[in-house]
Amino acid sequence: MLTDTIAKLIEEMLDEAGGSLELQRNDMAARLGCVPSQISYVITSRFTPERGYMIESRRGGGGCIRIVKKQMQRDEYLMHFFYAIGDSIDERSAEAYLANLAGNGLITSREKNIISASLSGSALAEIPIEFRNNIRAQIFRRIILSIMC
Amino acid sequence: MLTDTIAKLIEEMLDEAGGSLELQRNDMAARLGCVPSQISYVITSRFTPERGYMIESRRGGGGCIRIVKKQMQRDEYLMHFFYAIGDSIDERSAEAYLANLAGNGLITSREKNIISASLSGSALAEIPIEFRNNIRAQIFRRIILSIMC
DNA sequence: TTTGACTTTGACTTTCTTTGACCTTTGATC
DNA sequence: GATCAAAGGTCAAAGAAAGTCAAAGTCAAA
Repeated sequence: MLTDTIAKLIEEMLDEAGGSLELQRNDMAARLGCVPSQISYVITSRFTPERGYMIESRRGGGGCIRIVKKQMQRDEYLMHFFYAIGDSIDERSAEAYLANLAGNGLITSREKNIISASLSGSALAEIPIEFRNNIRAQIFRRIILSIMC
Repeated sequence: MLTDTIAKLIEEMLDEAGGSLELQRNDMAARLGCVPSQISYVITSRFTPERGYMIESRRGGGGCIRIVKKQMQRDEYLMHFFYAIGDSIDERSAEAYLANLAGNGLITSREKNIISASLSGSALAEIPIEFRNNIRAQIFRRIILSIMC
């Protein structure tokens, strides 16, 4: 799939460049043989703040897209999650957050699996649908707190 | 029966692939001459977490279904817990089990804290009291399964 | 004979991807 | 400053999967 190819490429470039990177959309699209908006799509769908990336861009001649992989201090980072979770979160967002936490080494992949299990739709299946996201958020926030200590 | 045929096929493929497998639903349905939702049915009815499988999937272009089989020879001990938990458990018993798991080195103390947080009364406070122990059991069992990788 | 658990099917929904037409911003040049 | 070309941005339509759900079928047990 095109999207995956592009995403992988960008990640590699980011790693090589040490976490921060400027690319030209048209340029990249031409090299990969796709339409420029595909690059935009990949960036907005894969390099989101939720996954720990910051995006800036400049139009016009010599314009470019800047991608930065954020790293925060541990507790600051966890606090950020705590607030981001809020009092309701769906399973997909929770997974994205978890991937982020694991990617940044704040939890092990085993811990990720444990947390993922405890927030999964199937674990919470018996909770009426209209409360499920609230409970999930509640549990997730407790877990975040437990990691901070 | 169709379901059995499909299930058997998937198991074979899993074995060949060493326990982890990605398949395309439409593709498989076409090869077997059945409707795609039949594949879904087989997977949800036979490859459940209770039987030691984990399922993930992605829709859209290039989408697929990922099936992972957990080998549980290693830890019959965990199975014991799985059954002991049953479908209802109060916070104190859960804590006792956790202490036991940690004492036997099956989970780290950090993991114990995470799990404890997710099963705590305060995490589950919004769940009506009459369901709380059921949900707690449900979550706990999922977690146990997730550890058995 | 009825019931209930399990299967099979297909219509409809949701999610993700790909593409292209059109819009806005920016820097350079006159 | 006005104009223009060179970026990137936006959005909607079409396409490509997988998910959901309810109706209908099957079959064995009570």
